[in-house]
Order: sequence, then C-alpha cells, then structure tokens
Amino acid sequence: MPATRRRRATILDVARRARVALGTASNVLNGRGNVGGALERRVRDAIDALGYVPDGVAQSLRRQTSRVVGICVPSTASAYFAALQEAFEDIAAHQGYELMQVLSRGDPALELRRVEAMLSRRVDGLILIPATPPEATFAAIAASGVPAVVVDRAFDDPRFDYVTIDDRAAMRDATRTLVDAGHRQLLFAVRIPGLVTTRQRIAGYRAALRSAGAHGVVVARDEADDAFTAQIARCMQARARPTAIIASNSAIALSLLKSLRTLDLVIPRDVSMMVFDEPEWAEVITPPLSVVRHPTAAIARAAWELLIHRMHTPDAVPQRVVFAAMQVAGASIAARRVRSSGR
Amino acid sequence: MPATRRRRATILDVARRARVALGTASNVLNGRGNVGGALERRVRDAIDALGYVPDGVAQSLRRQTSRVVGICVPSTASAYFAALQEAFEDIAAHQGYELMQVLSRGDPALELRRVEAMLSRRVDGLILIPATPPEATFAAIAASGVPAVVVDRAFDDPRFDYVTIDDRAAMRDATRTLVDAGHRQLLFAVRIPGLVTTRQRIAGYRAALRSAGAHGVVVARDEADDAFTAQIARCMQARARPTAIIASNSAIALSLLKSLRTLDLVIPRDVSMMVFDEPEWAEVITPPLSVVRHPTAAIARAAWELLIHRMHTPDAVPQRVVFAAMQVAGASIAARRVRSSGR
DNA sequence: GGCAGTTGATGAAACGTTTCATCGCAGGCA
DNA sequence: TGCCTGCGATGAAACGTTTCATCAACTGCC
Repeated sequence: MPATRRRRATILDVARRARVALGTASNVLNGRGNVGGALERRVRDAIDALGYVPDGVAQSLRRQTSRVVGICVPSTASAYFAALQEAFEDIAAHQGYELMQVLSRGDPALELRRVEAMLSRRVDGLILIPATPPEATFAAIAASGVPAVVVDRAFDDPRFDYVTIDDRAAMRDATRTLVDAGHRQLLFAVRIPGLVTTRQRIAGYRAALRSAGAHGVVVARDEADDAFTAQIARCMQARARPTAIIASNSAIALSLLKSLRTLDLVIPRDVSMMVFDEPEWAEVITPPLSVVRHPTAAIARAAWELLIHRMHTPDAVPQRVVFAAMQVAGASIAARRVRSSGR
Repeated sequence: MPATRRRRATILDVARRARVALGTASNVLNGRGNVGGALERRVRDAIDALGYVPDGVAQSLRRQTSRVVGICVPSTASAYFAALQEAFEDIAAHQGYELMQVLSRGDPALELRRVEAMLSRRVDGLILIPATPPEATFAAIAASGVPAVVVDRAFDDPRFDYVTIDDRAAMRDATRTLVDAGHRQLLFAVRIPGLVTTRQRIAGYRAALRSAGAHGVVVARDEADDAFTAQIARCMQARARPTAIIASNSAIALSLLKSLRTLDLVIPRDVSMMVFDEPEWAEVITPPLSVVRHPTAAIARAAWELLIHRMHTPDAVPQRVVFAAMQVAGASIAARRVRSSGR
C-alpha cells in the first residue's frame, strides 16, 4: 500500500483531541508552565494517538532560531575536508545541534546560492571553507547577520572569525626538510594559484628557498590530467631538473603520481615527494608518503567554539586562531649528496 | 566594526516603503499578477534600498514546500558515497533544488535523529543510504509521507523506491574472474556482515565458488586494525591458504593493504586482490588495483528521477532499479597454474 | 453615455508554532 | 464570610510569507 500524502497532525489537532487549550498542548510539549497531571496525560495520549510530530519550519519561524548549523565546503574529495566535516558532525551531535552541509564545488556563484539558501532557512551559525573569490558570499553572510566562522583559508575580511593552519610556516618547514636532505631544485604543484592558502605557501616556499640558496618553480594544474603530465614532463627534462616535489593537496598528489608513473619516474629514486593534506592512502602506496598533517580535530573544536561564542555575543571582536601543521615522515624523500656549493 | 544582529527587513517593510499593499510587493517578488510598471519600479527600489531578502522559513511554512532535497549518507570517507553526493549535487543545481546533506556515521540512532530533523524542516524529498538496521528511519519517513528513495542498499521494505547495483551478480562475476585465473582458495573481507549489500555479495560469492568447485572464507573486520591484521595473518598461515582476496569496499581495502604490508605479503606475487568500490587511489598504488566500479552517475540520475516522479505522484507503485557493476582490470590479479583438479 | 468585461491593486486569511497577558478558581488568612 | 494570593489553564497575537476573493478603475463597444 503506497503511502498517500495526507495532512500531518498539528498541535491544534492534539489540543482538540485532548480537549485542552492550544497553549496547554504547547506547554506540555516544551515542558513549560506547570503542566498538570491529568491534562498532561491526556495530551501525551493524544500525541501518541495522532503520531504528532512538531513542524520544525513553524517552530523556526516563531522561535526565530533553529538549532541548525550550516557548513559549506568546496568538496569532500579532499580527505582533509571530509575529515573536518566528520569532526564537526561529532561535535554538533554532542551539543544538540543539527549539522547541514552543502557543497560549493569551489564555484563562488554556486557557493553564494547554497549559502544564501542556508541563511534564508535561518541556520543559527555557519561554518565556511570559502571558494575564491569569496567576496559575494562574505557580503551575503555579513548582511544576514548570521554568525559565521571561516575555516582553513585566511582572507583579509575583518568581519569574521578564522581558524587556519600557518600555511606559510608549514610550507617553509616542508621546504627546509627537502633542502636539508640535499635538494636544490624543487617543484611546488598547486591547484589554484590565487587561493590564499596557496599564496601563503608559495611565500613560505620562496622564503625557505632564498635563505637556503636553493631554487624552485611553481606549477599549477589547470584542468586536464594530460596537459598536467606534459607540463611535468617538460619540467623534468629541463637542464636544472627538480629532484623533489611538494604537492599542495591530496588531489594534486594523485595527479602527480599518475604523471610520474606515465613518465616512468620512480619515487624516491628519481624524485622525492612530500604532500600537504594527509590522504588516507598515504601509507599504502609505494613508498609511503611523507606528508604535512592538519590537526583536524583541534581545528574543528576551535572553530566550533568560536562560532558558539559569537552566537552568544554577536559583537565580540573577531579572532584568528592559527594552528601549526605537523610533518609525518614516510619514505618518499631521498637524501641527496650535496655537491660542493657556494653555501 | 562588528556586525550587530539587527532585525531583517520584511516584505511589509518593503511594501510600506514603496507605499503599496503587502500583496503587491509579494506579487512583484514572485512575478505573479500583472505587475504594473510604476509600482513595480517602486517596489524594486525599496527592495534594493532595504537589502530585503525573503525569509525562506516563512516561505516554506506558507507554501508547504521548500525546494530542498535532503540526502543522508553514512560517511563521506567512502569514495563511492562522496562521488554519489557530488553527482546529486550537480543534478540538484541544474534542477533548481538545494541539496542538504547529513551524516549518519552508520549509526541508526543518529540517522533517525538527522533524518527527522530534515523531515521536520519540510524537505521536499529524501535520498537515503541507510544504516543497519534501518527500520526506525524507514518508519519515520513513511509516517511523514515525504517522498524518499533508497540508494545502494536494497532492503525489503516495500514502501520505498530503490536504486542499487546487482551485488549478487557483481560478486559472482568478481569471484569468477579470480577462479578463472586459477585461484581455488579465496578470501572475502567485509566490514559489516549483516548489511544487505554484504549478504548479497556473500551469496554471489558462495554461488560462484560452488559452481566452480572452489573454496572461500569470509572475514569481517570488526574494529581495530591490529586485530584484523592478526586475523588475516591466521588465514594466510592456514594449510589451504587463500591466494586471492576480495575487499568489499575501499576502507576494507586500505586495512587489507596495511595488513599485507605488515605481513610482508606482496600483491600479486603472494596474493591477488580485487576491490569493490573504485577508490581514487586505485591506479597509483603498486600494482594498480583491479576494481569493481559502480556506475555512480547513472545511479544518481536514476535515483533523482524516481524521487521527482514520486514527488509528483506520491501513490506511484514503488520501483527497484538495478544497475550492473563493471570490472576494471588493474594488475593486482596473478594467473595461477591450475593443478590437475577434479573439475 | 451606459454597461459588460478586463486589468491591476488590495488586504484579510492561513500556514503551525510559541509566548504572554489574562482569567477562573481554590486555598489560606484575617 | 470576605479578600487576597498564586497556581494552572486559556486563547489571542505574532513570526513572515503567499494566496485569493474583492474591489476600483479603466477600456471598448453599442
């Protein structure tokens, strides 16, 4: 028997059936007022009999609040974002909030649309890993007045709270690790050069290279895998060919690994490798990858705290919480004998 | 200047400022009625001046519909689920729906809570990859009368539409591939033995083994990686040790790969391997994995169509759409010389 | 010029809650 | 007995929309 869509019972139906006033039924439901013994019984019976379940939309409208926190991420393909989301989910479940997620696919227009939908549905707070450029979304959030915290990508907009890692320092350290292993020609593979995160990392990269007297290029993966492979091939045939590569996230790392395989280059014999964003498969490939790990749980906790804090005191002065990333050594970095250099 | 949370402009504010009737403002917004030239101008100006944006909650309440489709998945750690979600996201974006996702973590209680939250917020439809057992969630959905489609896991409940792959056939074929390569002792590693999907696969496994006169065991990964490794170790030291392993999903495959590495067993020299659920990293590991691929995009399209159809005709008789999975050969399966056997 | 028909604006009602001022009533005290 | 207190129950108002019946004014036609 297919389920026909019939009218749901309302609180008025409950009240009528229990022969009490509308407000009394509401009081019983919310444990307000001093709920009398006999009436309460009748109301509860009516609720059970009718299978009444409150309408969340009407509640939100009347209460002007929803106990829902929204989260917008570019994608869940990144292991880091997926892990972040699960971390938030855990926290929300324990704090009695519902977490609702939307995907922006890294597209500012889609992001704006999705975020506006959430705002207009009265989420109590918003967690955002913004696409680039984020201005339109930022403006919409600010105009709505909904508390928001920006995660992972530190923009300049002073209206929001941020929780990020210190990308500059993390990349500086990663570069140093490679330089210390004797590498003098590096390659940094990124997806979106304009991204704040990326820019910070490039800055750290350059700084570390400079102070070590080493050299390095930055390569952006545009769209197709083929073009990227060609690009990498060109770099690897250059006179001063890179002996070590840093991948800016796990997706890029995948592309790189495929390209290297196509080019018959073996890690770490022919080239060393290091990856930002610890993919789950880092330790099952050959060789296990050296990675830069994000403190996911700590980031989620900090972001949630900032958000709750702002929900209570909307005028609190915006904060920036910065975590340090951590290198986890695999076996994808080869030591190189340093030729007598001027250093 | 921190954003103070001030009252949002309502449509009444707009009407007043434009000095028109409430309904007129609404008509302009919705393109209803015959919107006059001069008044329309005034209303639009007022909207811009006030930065008015309609309240989605009030709209949902009045319209009794929301243009939001909810989706509940166990996790996004599985590449397959993540891909499904992105496929749905694409479709929704093109069809003018918002997609809101929640995570159940495979926990029926959490799933029920999350799904109830969505139902009560008046989603127009629901896509569910259910946890086990799913009864409570199914009951809640049925009671709400919200159209729903169940994806990936075929339960018996006749109240819903289902879109799945033919797990039995897929597993039968996978087993055959290994048998045909000369393997006579197999191992099937699963996560949740009770899952419908798993049960179907086990059935297909047994059937194929029987008809080929081969043998096979089923091993469930309970919790810890260590225990699992010990379990695998025991199997691999048995007299009739498995020469080929099938992993029921990418997470299990990861655990397996780690265990095999610990045990110093090399694929495909010491043992062959095949994986359900095509992980993104399947082709970058050594050797590239032979996998069973889900037709993700087709599944998402079919599920969406069923959902839309049911939204229009709630009493349509529930359907089951079943897709075939596809084997994609890697290099993780070694051919084995078949000893003279009774076959 | 009168009338039917059309166009376009109007504002009340409804969606399903919560909240709050009000009110009846019982009990206690003078 | 009469009055005050306070407890519990009550139902109207409000949240921000959309919808719809009504109405005023205008057009075209004879």
